[in-house]
Amino acid sequence: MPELPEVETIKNQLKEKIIGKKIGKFFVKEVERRGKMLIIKLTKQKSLVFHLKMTGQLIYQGTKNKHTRKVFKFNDGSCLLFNDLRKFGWFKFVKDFEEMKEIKGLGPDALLIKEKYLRDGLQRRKTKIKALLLDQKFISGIGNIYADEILFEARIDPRKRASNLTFFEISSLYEAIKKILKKAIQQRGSSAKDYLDAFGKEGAYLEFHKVYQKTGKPCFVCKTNIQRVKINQRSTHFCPTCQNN
DNA sequence: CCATGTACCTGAAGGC
DNA sequence: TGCCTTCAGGTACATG
Repeated sequence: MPELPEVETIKNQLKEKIIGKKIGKFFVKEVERRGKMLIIKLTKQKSLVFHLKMTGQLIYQGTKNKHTRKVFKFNDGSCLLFNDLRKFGWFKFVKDFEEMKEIKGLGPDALLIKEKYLRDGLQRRKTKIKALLLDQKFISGIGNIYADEILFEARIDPRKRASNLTFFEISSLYEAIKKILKKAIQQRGSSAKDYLDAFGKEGAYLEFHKVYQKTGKPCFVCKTNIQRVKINQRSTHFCPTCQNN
C-alpha cells in the first residue's frame, strides 16, 4: 500500500528520469509529493495528480499487463505505466493542483510536522491515537502499516485516546514518526503485497517491520505474542506488553 | 465530535 | 476439484 515512504521513493526515482521530458504538448517541470499523493508538474500550470490507494503502481519503462490502466508516453520513446489491480487508485489532469479539494484537505505532511502541532492536536482529540494517525486531514502520509510500526516504536497502545497521551509519550510519538518514515524511505518502502517502486522493484523495509502482519509471532523486544485487533475497521498489530499504557 | 457501516475492487486463502 | 465466504485496505459519504 503506497504510503508516504513508498510515494516518496517513486517521486525521487521519477524526478531523475522524467524532468524535462515532453509529454503531449507539455514538458515535465517537477515531481512532488503531498501526503500519499504524487504530482507531476507540467508547463502551463498543468499537473498530473495521482493517488495510488492500495494497489496502484507507477512504473517507468514498465511492460504492460492486465492491470495497466494508462500508458503515458514521452517524446523520447520512454513511458510511464499506471497499473492498479483493484482500481481504487486514480489520476487527474488538472490546472492549479493546489486548488484541488483532495490537496486542500490534507493536513501537514508527516515528515514536516512540528512537535507543537502534534501536542496541540492530540490534546483536543478524544479518538484513538491509531485512528488519528490515519486521519489525512490531521497528518498526511501515514497509512495502516506505518501507523502500527510508529506506535510500536513509541511504545504506545494504539487504542489509547489521543488526549490521554502523556507529555513524554507525545515526544516519543513525534520522534517515532520521523524515525520510522525516514528509515522506510531509505529502504525504498515496504512491499507487503503489491507495491513496486518506479523501477518495478520491491521495497526492502518489510524485513524491518516489528508488528505489522506479525500476529501470533513473538515480539521483537519482549517475546510476547503480537496481537491483532480492529480499530475503526482497520486491522491493528501491537505488542500487549511493550505497548501497555 | 466520534464511531460505524457501506461502497468501490480483485485475488488469495480457508472451509466444506 | 470447485464453490462460497472472508479478508485486505484508502477514502468518501451517509448514518447513529
